[in-house]
Amino acid sequence: MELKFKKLRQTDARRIILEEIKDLTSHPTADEVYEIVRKRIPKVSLGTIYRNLEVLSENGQIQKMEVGGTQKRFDGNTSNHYHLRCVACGRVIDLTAKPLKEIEKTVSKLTDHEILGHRLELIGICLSCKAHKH
Amino acid sequence: MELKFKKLRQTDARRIILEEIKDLTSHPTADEVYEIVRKRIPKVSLGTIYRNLEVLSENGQIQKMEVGGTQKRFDGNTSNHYHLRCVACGRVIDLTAKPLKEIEKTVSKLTDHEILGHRLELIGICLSCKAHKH
DNA sequence: TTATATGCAAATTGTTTGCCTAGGC
DNA sequence: GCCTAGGCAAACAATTTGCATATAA
Repeated sequence: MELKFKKLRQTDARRIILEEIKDLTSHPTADEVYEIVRKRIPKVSLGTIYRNLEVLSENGQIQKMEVGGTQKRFDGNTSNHYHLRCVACGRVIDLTAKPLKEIEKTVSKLTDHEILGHRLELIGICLSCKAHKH
Repeated sequence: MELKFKKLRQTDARRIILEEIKDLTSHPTADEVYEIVRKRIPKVSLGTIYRNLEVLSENGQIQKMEVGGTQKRFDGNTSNHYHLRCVACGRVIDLTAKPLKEIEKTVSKLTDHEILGHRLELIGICLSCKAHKH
């Protein structure tokens, strides 16, 4: 949507926030990122976390997830993929399936709205919760 | 998920909140519902709106939408359907397409997670924004 | 050297809760 | 009459912002 990318300064906080999110397969909330980054920069502030999450996602280096719940989540995996939300443990797990472009074409043809993308979230019970029989 | 439905008392506030949401094709936030209901019950409180939106969606009479953004949205249409989120005007528009059950079956087969449902949101530019050339 | 980034705290925003009274059944 | 529901205000939680200082370029 946004074609102009701001030239960002390379700061410790910014670099470490990005590194940590890229390392994670979970989809951390801002305060989870805060706790993790705090181990490396003890006096980092929560405001810095929020500002950088915003800026990094504007620049396409991470993805801001459009999910329900009270907190926003961030995803270091910027490639297109789908999510499974587990109703038992609440985790959000990446699904490697390729996005289905045909969905967009079909809807576009049927409705005449201009379709730019889509978001698919599966709801269910993840493997490990199935195993532990909650 | 929840099999037990509470027996709800029929009160003015509850009845009017439900009526108004059912009448709307938009997907109002709690404070939009508040403003609308206030026209008919001037001294209704925001707390009552929130409590009823919660209770009504638990009872399946409305749907709490799991969307991004800072505010929750509610939908009077409880049948399964998809949404188009317009990037130009921000509105969320119902799409009448039937949910694609095959997606769930396929993912379930491929990953072994237990799939209970899915949520599909299309992102694009709605007809009227296309027409008005923002 | 200068504009961007940070720390810190206060402000905002959206939502929930406690408590006491009103009213449906 | 009992127990759920409502009004109101205070509490909470997540996020944003203002401002003075620090720092990357």
